Amino acid sequence: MLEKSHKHVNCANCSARANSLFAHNCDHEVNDLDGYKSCSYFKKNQPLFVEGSFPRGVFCLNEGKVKVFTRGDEGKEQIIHISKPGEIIGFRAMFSGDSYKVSATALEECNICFIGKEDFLNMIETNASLRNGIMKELSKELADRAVFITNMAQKSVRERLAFALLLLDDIYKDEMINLTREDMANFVGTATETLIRLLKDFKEDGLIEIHTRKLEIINKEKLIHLAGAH
Amino acid sequence: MLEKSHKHVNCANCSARANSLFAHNCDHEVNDLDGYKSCSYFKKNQPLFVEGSFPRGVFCLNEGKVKVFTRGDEGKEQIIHISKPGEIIGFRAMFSGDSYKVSATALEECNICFIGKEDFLNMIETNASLRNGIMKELSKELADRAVFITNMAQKSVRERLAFALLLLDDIYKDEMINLTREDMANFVGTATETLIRLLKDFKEDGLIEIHTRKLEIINKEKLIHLAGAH
DNA sequence: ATCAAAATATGATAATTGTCAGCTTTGCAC
DNA sequence: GTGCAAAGCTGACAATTATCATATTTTGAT
Repeated sequence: MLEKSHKHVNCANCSARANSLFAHNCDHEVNDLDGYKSCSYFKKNQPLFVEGSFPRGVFCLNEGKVKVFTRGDEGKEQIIHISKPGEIIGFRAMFSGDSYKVSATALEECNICFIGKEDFLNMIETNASLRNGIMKELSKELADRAVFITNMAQKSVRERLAFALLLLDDIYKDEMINLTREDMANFVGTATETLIRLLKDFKEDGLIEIHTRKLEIINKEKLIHLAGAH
Repeated sequence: MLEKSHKHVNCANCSARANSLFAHNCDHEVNDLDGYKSCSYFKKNQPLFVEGSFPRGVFCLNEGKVKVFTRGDEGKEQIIHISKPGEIIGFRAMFSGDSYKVSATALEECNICFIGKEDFLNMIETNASLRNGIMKELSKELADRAVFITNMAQKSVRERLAFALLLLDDIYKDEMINLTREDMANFVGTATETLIRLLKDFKEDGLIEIHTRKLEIINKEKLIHLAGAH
């Protein structure tokens, strides 16, 4: 159980910062950052921001997981990305000058820091290495999304599920994958019923173990093979 | 028929520059740009760059159309984007420090300028407004790709084709849409046969007119309706 | 501990779409 | 203009996946 108070997490000792874009800032920059930001606790299913609203700053995930998604014409969610600690969420909208084109919601209890738009843009303007890190990140995500599109267009649901499980394994690291079947279906891009049936198949084939909601990956090699060419 | 010589197109009088990221550069910047770049003629199907190779600079499309695509596990192309005059192609790979994750190929005869990596990165570093334009563009494309992913995951092929035709109508403006059926299928994310059948349906429903390879949009309103919720 | 709501699971069925095979048309080189 | 390869088209069929209906299990609040 996370601390529910809005206790200030110190950037200097923040464990999530190590693998974040702020990893290589020098001491006084980290101190500045610490002054700019505020910390909050988000409960499960609490939105960080919603598609269509206007951004006031960026979110820095300290603990927990966040889903980033759009809604299709019928309102069905399509999960585009799942953020883990260290990630900055919502910085694309900082540059576009436009409203959010995606929504972000806490998948579990989270500690999240917030940096106001002014402060963030000021940092970007003055700190070239941070800026380059951001540009690199934007480029990397663009490439990831090209792969995502290709998978959606060319792979079967079965292959996409295998691929998604590998991604999730990486996101959940030592923990077990822990998502509702609906969220998982909205990540894979299929109907919840189809997802459930395929998970059963995967279990029968010895690829995964199902512990009610939590999934354990048993045979990663086979999953890799299944996710690729058939 | 385009000029096949490598005649230098002057940035100052470049008609494509008006709706490009270089639109708001001042005179001496445009002159500098002009010094940096070289111009080439690309014939139909000639690649600008190929997935996996390392970038040496960016391409600035002066005339013609270029497809940007990845290949799935079976080698099938997935077209991610179609560039029109004024667009800068391949600048994401400038920042990632990594190899190209997509390929780009001329869809028709093109005039394309090339700016070396050093010069381009130098411009970005020193020209804040150009840099902000680039960051805005990166963000916009990221948002576009989220929509693309959602369409792939949630829309039927029929809806996706309607959506694609509207996009293509915008890209081809006053000209007629002019793509091979295979390229169009690889853009929509379907089999060529399925695409051909659907085009026939659309024609019978009075949505489009087919002039062998060229497509004419007859009823845009209906297409918009078809592309959205059913 | 109990109950209701949400999440998960299963079955039956239909629609969409991909695949394969073969045929026709188009466009380009000679 | 002829011929040939590439592109476009059609038909038959199979497989995948969505949808709807309903049952079961889990979860969380009281």
